[in-house]
Amino acid sequence: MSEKYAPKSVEEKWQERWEASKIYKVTEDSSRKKYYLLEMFPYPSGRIHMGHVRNYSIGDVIARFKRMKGFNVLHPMGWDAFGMPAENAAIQHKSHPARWTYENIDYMRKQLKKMGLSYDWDRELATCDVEYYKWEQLIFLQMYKKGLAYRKTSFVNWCPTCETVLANEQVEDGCCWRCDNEVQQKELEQWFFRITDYAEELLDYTGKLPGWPERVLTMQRNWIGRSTGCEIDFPLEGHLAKIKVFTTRQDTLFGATFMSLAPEHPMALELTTPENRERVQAFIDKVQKTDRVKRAAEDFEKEGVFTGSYCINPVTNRRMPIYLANFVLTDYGTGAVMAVPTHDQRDFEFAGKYGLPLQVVIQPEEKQLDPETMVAAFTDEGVMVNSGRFDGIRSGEAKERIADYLEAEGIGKKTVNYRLRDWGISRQRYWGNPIPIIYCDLCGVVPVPEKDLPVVLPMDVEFTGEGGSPLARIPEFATTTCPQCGEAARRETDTMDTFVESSWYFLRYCCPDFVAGPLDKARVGYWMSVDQYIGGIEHAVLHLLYARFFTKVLRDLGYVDVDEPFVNLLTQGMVIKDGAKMSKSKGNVVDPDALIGKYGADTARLFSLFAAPPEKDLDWSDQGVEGSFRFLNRVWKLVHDLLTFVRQAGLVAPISLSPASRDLRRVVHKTIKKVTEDIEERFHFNTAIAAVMELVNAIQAFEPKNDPLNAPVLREALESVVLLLAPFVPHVSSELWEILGHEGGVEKAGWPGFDPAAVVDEELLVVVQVNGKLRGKITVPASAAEATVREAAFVDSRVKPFVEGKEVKKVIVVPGKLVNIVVA
RNA sequence: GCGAGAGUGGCGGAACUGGCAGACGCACUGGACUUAGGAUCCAGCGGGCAACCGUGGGGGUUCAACUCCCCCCUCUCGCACCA
Repeated sequence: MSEKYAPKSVEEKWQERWEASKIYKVTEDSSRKKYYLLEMFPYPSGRIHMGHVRNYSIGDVIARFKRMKGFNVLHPMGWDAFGMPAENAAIQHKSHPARWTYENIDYMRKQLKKMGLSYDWDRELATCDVEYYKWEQLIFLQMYKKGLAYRKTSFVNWCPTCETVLANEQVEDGCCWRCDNEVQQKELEQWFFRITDYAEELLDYTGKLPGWPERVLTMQRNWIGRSTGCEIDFPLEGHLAKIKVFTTRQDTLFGATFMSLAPEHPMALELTTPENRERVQAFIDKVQKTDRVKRAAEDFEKEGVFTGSYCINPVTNRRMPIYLANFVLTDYGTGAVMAVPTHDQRDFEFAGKYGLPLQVVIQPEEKQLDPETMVAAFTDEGVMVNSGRFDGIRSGEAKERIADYLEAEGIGKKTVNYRLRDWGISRQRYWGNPIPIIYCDLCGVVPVPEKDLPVVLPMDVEFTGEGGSPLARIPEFATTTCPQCGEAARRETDTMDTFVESSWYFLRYCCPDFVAGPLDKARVGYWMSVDQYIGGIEHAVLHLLYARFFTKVLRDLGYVDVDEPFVNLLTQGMVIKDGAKMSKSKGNVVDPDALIGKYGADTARLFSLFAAPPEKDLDWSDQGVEGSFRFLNRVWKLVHDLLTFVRQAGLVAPISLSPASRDLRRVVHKTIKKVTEDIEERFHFNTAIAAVMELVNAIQAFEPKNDPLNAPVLREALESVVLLLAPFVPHVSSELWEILGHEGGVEKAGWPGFDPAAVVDEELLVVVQVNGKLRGKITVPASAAEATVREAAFVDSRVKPFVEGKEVKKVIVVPGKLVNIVVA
């Protein structure tokens, strides 16, 4: 290899070697400690971006470090390959989603290989591969059997022009993002996963994941949104039926003066009296035309309409008019709210607008509430009034007492309510996993028998962009026969949400070639859980919640033994340039191909690791990249320049070292210690790299370099630099390691350990303060007694003037650190 | 409004259990080498002439505070009419 650092040839050489020898391939080995390191797999959008470079560089450091430490490291990669962009690209380029996807995968795989990432490529999987998604269909059927997959009617965003359901993200200002027509709320029958069955456990375990960032846990807790309260039945006037409400404020029950229902409440029209019918219908239509985003806005005006019916407050017997109100959500609680205008701000505003009565039932201590003069609802704790037998007790306690009372009287019961909704997985899309269900006019919903799996996604489809589910337009797919009765039947033509695939891919990585079922329990048992998961914060709720849910479902189906998929989670920050997240629309993207072409993968990796700690946003700087490149050049040159001096060097014999080489050796071992700790305990790669830079500076400053007596120490120093850098910049490290005369690669060398004896200082720099201000620095032998240090402090020439002639009140000596002299 | 996190040189960032604030890198300045330097090497680099002052602001604890406590300000992210 030439003297000049030529990243391209070095990187190609090592990448070929790694590929040919498959050194990152792993198999289960119960005699070794496993480590499962996973980065979120990418969507094959075309090419990798800097976010990927950063994410995968971070992961690769940990994988390589753990491998050098002797762990059996599972480090897989694959493709989250189903999804809408492929379909849109197909429409645009008159191509096929499969072709587009697989071409992207081929290109991106090459890019990742160029990065020198240490994956076991034999475990690669693509979720659009029938060998993957067929198992997902089986899991779906097993969930269906257990009632965890079910069908129900719900409101969704519907674009009438494109004839398809849109996700909330695809609705912009109430209009379809593609055709710009107004989006409606439409009631549709869709498939759901019963994630709410696991709400309690999902919430409970957020307290048992100490390796997760607090903010992710908080976001999941908010999302699950557990609240405790009561369900209370309000009898209807003149009906036998009752209206059930959910409330967390049963202490305000005596103040409930009217009832608010969601406009979509199933009893809304039934309760409307003939003379109100027109107005009520108009109101419902109006609300349904309003999209969810607008309706949820805080400044959205509270409006309602009287149905003409009344219900009865079960504890006061007050006659309560029943309204429909636009702020009552149909899918939270029971879709009905007992309105207590005195103690709920929304109800207060609503009552004001429609002239509804106010009844105070909680009095604050410091003032007296009067319905006539109230300007806002009182929502804090206070003392109960106008509440019969509960008068005089604190409202907090009354919550309990009233709940007990309601249960005893059979009026209501204590319940727990969740904000979390069941996961709607139906998509009217082609490029996804077909839901394995058949609809028969005679037998109804019939699951595809397991023996008939997989339901293969047909390839001959036309992409017109017309909208509607493409699968529904393929008669050979959509029409079939009922597996039960043999009569003509229809296939489900919706596909699954792509988040389903990413909910279990990490399990399949453990046994990607398993043919007898979705998961090989023994192999999954060996590898799971994922020891370290790394990805962007944008999946804090979605993917990370779904994956947790799926793991628990698969546990209950008997496939896995773990409760949680990911022990430790690292959410890396964004890549920022010129003050904004890198994006095409901002025009501030840095192309990884160009970067690697110019500087090599090692520089790209080094910079993205050095510029910021992983969890923080990374500010891209072209000059910073230059700096990283410069550093690698320095290391390269240093090793080559010193090669002749160290080639013949033997092992270090610590006893016979000169003071200078003993000092260098101390720096070497301190650096090993620091780098190890920074990687292992904190993932602070930036400070680890900084420490190696300091070591390189120390080696450069070391003299004399050509003294044969110093050669062993110098050699140890160089080898340490190379090995410590190996997880960060594997190509150049491998090359230099070979140049230093080692066969078998850095992987075999193992992670260097430090000699505890070598890191002990012989002399210590002790800071001398007078009244807490820095006045001098003294160097003392490490073995010096406290009294000696104290004396040395007093006689220091820079300290003396501040102490002389003054009364010394106190002297604090922190061994090895400082002396603080307190004078009057 | 609720919750989480963050405010340190010109910039990215260090400072682990309170003990030299600014490691390391970038940028910048001066010098060396050079036909040349946008390469490389050497030196300098928070502010102030100085005493001193400096980690968003104000208090406090301590011999000693970026670090601990109280109050406030700003920013980022998430949730938010959730009954």
